[in-house]
Amino acid sequence: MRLAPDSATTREQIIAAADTLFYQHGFEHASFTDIAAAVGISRGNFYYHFKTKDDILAAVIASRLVRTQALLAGWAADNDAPAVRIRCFINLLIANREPIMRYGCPVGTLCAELAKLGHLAHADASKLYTLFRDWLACQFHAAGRGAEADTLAMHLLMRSQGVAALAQSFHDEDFIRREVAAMHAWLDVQLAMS
Amino acid sequence: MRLAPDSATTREQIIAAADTLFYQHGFEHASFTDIAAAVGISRGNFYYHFKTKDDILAAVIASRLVRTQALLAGWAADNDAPAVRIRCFINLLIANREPIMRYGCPVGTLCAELAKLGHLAHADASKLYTLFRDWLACQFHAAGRGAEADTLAMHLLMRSQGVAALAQSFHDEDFIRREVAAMHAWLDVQLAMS
DNA sequence: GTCTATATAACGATAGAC
DNA sequence: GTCTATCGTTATATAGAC
Repeated sequence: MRLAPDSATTREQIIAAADTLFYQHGFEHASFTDIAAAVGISRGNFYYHFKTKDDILAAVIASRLVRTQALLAGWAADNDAPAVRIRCFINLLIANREPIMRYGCPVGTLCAELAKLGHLAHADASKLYTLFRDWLACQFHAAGRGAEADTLAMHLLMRSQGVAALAQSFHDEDFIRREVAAMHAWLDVQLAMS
Repeated sequence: MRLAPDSATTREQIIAAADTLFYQHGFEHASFTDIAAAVGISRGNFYYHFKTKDDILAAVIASRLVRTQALLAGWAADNDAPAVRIRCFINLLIANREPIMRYGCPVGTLCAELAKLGHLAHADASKLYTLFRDWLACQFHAAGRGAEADTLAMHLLMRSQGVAALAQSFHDEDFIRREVAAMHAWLDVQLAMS
């Protein structure tokens, strides 16, 4: 397989299109026809790259895991202070407010759907949660809250999920900004305890 | 249509079965075959009671709206103090922890799925959220927090959604109990402000 | 690697006998 | 009001030409 310098491979294009459609319309509702049409290839060609729908799902989750790790590593590389790094996570709700109000949290909605389907890939999708959880706990630990690091990480993750869920149904940007401000204020209190 | 005293009508049985299956497996994944099998009738008979799948969905949402209103009215009838009423809502996460850890919040997961499908019934499903929101705001108002009643109601609703989302993926009952305790502590602070 | 054509199964929905 | 039988569509998945 050759790598074109300025264009993604067909396989990469399929993963990118499937990622978007799984997010916007859900895993089960997004069909091969939709994905093939988005890429601009035929359904037949599709099966040359992925044998089953579960194979595409696995590739999409793997891709998201890599991108999430890069996102978290970037935040850590750009900011030395744990407090600032944690605020990067909180502000993600503001930066992604438009897609969140339309489609919810990419991690939360995928995990919820796969859990209901009883899909085996739910375990892998949950690792997306774990990446954020462990990264946040690591920052709380560095901020001097080692004893409650995981509890604080889960609390922050919980609030981000709750905000995304209600923002999707109520389509309320002011609500997002209000809760983000409350999360920053909560963080102020927690960091003052160390 | 006659009403049997000790048994539900076929229509009511269909709504009950569809309600359960929509919750456990999702609206799209739950098929007519599944619902008919759960009730113990043929698919053909099914269409005598509901012409389309959207009709069943509308009936399920209407049924949930009625039951939710009854639940909230019961909490208000059994407890005079707004603080105690609000704690009934918080404790719902404990009472329903088993299905929540398996299938998530019935309101949140349905709204999220219908929003992704671009389904018109999403507006009706969101009314389930609004019932809790308005009822909670009413209690905060009675507790002397009229100015921020809706903001406090949305905050509590947000936390319940976040807890349900993470509880579903991590299957962690201790996490639920910890966050419920934190919600009660938060309520203590809020009510002390009035 | 990409295409067209097709197999097979499940879905939502209908018609008509009883 | 319930059943069997069936239609039309869409879905995943395969076979084989180019």
